[in-house]
Amino acid sequence: MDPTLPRNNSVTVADVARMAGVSKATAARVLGGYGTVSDRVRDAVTLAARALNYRPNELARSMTTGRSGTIGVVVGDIENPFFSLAVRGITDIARQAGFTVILTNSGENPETEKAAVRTLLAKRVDGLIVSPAKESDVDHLKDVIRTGRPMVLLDRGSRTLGVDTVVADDGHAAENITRRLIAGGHRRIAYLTACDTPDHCFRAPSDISTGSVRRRIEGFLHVCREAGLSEMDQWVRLGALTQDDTKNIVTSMLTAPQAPTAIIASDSVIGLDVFKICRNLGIEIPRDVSLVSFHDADWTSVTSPAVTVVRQPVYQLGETSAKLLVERLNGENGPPRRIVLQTELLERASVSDVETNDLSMASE
Amino acid sequence: MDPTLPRNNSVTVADVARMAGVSKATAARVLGGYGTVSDRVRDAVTLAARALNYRPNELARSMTTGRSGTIGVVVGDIENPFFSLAVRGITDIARQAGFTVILTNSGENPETEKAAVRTLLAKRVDGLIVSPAKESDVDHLKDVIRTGRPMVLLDRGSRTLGVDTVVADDGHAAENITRRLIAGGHRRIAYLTACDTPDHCFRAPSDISTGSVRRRIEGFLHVCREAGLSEMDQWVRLGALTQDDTKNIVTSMLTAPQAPTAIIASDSVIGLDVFKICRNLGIEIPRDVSLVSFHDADWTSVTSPAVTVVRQPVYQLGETSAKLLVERLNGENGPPRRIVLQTELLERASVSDVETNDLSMASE
DNA sequence: TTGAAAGCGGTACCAT
DNA sequence: ATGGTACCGCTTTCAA
Repeated sequence: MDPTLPRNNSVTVADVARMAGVSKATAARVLGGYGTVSDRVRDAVTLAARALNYRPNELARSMTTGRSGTIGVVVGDIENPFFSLAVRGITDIARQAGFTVILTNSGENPETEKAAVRTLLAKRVDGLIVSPAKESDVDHLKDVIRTGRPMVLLDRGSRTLGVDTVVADDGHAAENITRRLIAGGHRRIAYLTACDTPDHCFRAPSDISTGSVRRRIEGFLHVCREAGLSEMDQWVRLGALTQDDTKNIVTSMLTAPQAPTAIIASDSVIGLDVFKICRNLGIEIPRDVSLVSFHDADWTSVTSPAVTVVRQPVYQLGETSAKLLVERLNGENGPPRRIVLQTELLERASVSDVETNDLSMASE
Repeated sequence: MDPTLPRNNSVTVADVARMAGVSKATAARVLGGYGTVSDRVRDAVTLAARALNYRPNELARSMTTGRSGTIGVVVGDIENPFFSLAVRGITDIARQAGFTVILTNSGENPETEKAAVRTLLAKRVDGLIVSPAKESDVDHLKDVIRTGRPMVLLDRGSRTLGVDTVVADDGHAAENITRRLIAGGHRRIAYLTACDTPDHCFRAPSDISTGSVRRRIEGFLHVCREAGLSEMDQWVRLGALTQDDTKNIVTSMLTAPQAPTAIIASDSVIGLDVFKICRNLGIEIPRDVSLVSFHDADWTSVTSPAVTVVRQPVYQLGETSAKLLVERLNGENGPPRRIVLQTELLERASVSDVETNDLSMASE
């Protein structure tokens, strides 16, 4: 930032007041739409304001009222259709309720997220909607609570924080998928996510700090255990952050002697990458490997084969979180609420039953 | 909005000053990072600030400095991958330069856009990036200029406005596509866009108020004329706003006696819809109809057939507009610049040459 | 109904 | 280097 900006020469209440021949207070009353004013004075002021092309300074207003009329939103990645759709839901509701949205991108990076929250707080947003990158790293969110500003957690919860939360039933969704795959004879099922640990290895769900993904992995492993499959932890693959990462992981899995017969992609971006990689590798879906992806991205129905997906009510996720926040902003004072939106398994053509001549699974 | 919000009880410079045993001015100096302070005092103030958990009030700061450190962005539809990618480019650059982004959605509606701009101006954003819904309707943008705040137009220009503009070479792109199609024997080529006129009929490019689309249509018609094709205006179809609209338009075109042999979709959302509709209608791409879409959306390479697209440097479009704006914010003072980013025709498999037994075209 | 004046939480100028 | 103080543009008592 550079110090040179033509000093603010905008017309103020005082200017309007002077022109209308009334006091600043009176002008402010009609301009701000509060208090009581006579019709004659109102007209005079309105006229003067129009003549001067008066524009209220929302900043100054916020200073005295303590409300800025803005909602701060922190998402992981706007480019991801999941978030852009959710953001659409948020902004629609926000606008309806008279709020403006300040959008920031954390890039799924806790440090960036921390900075974003600080900025938002400094700008005195009235409330926040956050999709925390890591549940383990939420001290900055406690700061938010300390300021007394309402906050809603989107897609990723936090047990300890005690704030309104809107999530999808990721656990159930993962369980459904896994049951479906196991029923189809699959035994080597990979779960692929962008989440990561320092050593890129999965040991326990508690390592996974992104709430929604942790719940899915828990569901996945739970059903596996239920079905008597052991050591499925090895099939949880982390760090599919970029297209290259995904390519490396998927290629090494698929070319290994014990290749998975099914892959679950944790979001539609990864799902698409897997799809492309398989095609480039000459691996046919679902003949050679089955694919299920989270998020019913619009393209998933037009590929060949069409992709079996978990349909998440993403727009509603955004809508609901904004609604909860607006309620708080309007004085709602009850205990923290946790809203779980239903998902649905959309079976299309990317999953097939495993061939019975798969000898390595003869025991089944 | 409701009047009840716990009056702002945050700790201020004065509080910190009191605790550190210095004057408000001195405390402000270290907290604001300006002026000169002795190390001892700096430490004392810093300590007090930490102890009190002081958070600067950016609103108050903005009031006096006249700069808010925010950039206002108005796009047509964040849900559209085109815009979400562009916004990503904007926010990346903005953050780097120390600015926060306020994002608003116009829904391609001039009234909403007008309101958004007014709000942004009232919030005293330092500058704006706008993707005007209609070039014909830009009075509210003149207001922006009048305030002296820099503005950059994204993807859609305006001849009359005289502000920095970043667009893709839509005209050339359309010309390339059209030439390619005509060379392939196509004579009935439909151009499908969400833009609309009151009576949903296309008469002249000047009817089209979305700059990027108008330039494309001009390019399309220009090459058609050049090739001796007349009356191609009839093939410009407007109003593909929702999936239903698109379905109606495409279905009626494709089932008419004189069906188009090629369709150009004005964005990837429409392109995807066309793809789906054809499939549902049992119309095979490219055997029965060729398809070219604007915007190299990530899914376009995985469909069968893969879709031939115009690759637009969307992220760079966002980046560049943000860069131009930041330059202005830093005092750059030259004449308005118009940056045109190159596009590229990515030929994949959704276009085929027209069969020579197409009798209606025997003259060719 | 209207006006005067005291803030809101900073910044910045002018002394000291 | 530090302190005193007048703003920024608006809201909001409190009196008149």
